[in-house]
Amino acid sequence: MEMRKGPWSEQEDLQLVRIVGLFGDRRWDFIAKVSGLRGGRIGKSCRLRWVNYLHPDLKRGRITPQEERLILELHSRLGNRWSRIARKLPGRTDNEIKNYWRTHMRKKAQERKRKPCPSSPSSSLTYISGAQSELPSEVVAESSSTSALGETSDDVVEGYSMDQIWNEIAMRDMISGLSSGECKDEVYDGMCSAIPSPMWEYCSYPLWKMDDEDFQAYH
DNA sequence: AAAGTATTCAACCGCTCTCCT
DNA sequence: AAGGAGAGCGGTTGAATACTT
Repeated sequence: MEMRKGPWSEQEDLQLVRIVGLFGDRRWDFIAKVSGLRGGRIGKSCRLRWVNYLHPDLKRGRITPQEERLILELHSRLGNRWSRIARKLPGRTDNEIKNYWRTHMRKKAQERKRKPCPSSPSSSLTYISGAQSELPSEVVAESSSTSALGETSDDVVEGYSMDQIWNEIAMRDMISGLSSGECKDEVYDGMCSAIPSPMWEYCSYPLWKMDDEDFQAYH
C-alpha cells in the first residue's frame, strides 16, 4: 500500500480525532490501520499530527516573552533536548520550540553578527564554557557539535560554532531580560534575586528545580 | 504589480529508546 | 539475555506565506 504523505486534510484530522477519542493516543500503528485514512497514513505520521496539531491541550498563538526566556534558559541547560524543554512549557510541542529556536535565535545571531557587541573582552563565552562544565559531557559535546543545529561550515564564525554563539546570545538576553525587572513568573522570581552574580553561578543546579528524571540523567 | 528573497512551520526521515515476549 | 515492534526524539526539508525591492 502506498504511504500517504503531505499536509493533512480537515477530513483526515476529524477522522484521527475521532479514532484517538475511541482508542486513546498510544497504539499508533493500530490507530493508523483502523482509521481508514485515505491512502494509508502510517502510525508515526498520525502520532505526529496528534501531538503537534490536534491535541486538545495545545496552546495556540505566539510564544510569549516568558516562554521565550524559559526556552532560552532551558536550552542553555539541556541543549537540543526539545522534548525535555517542551515538558516544561505546557501546551507547547517539541517541534514548535525547535522551530522557534531555529528561526528566532538564528535571526538574533545574524543581528549580533552585524553589530558586534564591543563589551567584555573576557567575552561571556568564558562563562558559557563554565556553564557547560556543569553539564554532562554528552550535553557539552552535543551543544558544541555543528550537526546539532544542522549548520554548515558557513555558520561557524571565527572559530566558534553557531551553537556556542547562540548560547551566548541566550545568556545575554536572559540577563538583560531578567535585570530589566520583567520577571514576573515564579520561575524567574528566584533567579532575579540572584542577578549580579556570575551567570554560571545562578545557572548551577541548585537554583533550578529539576525533575527527578532530569536529575538522574545528569548524575 | 511582479519578481525575488526571507521566514515560518508542518511534516518527513532515520535513529534510539523502551517495552514485551 | 535477545530480538522484535512500537513509540519517541532530534534533525532536516520544502511548501506556503510575508516581506522587500
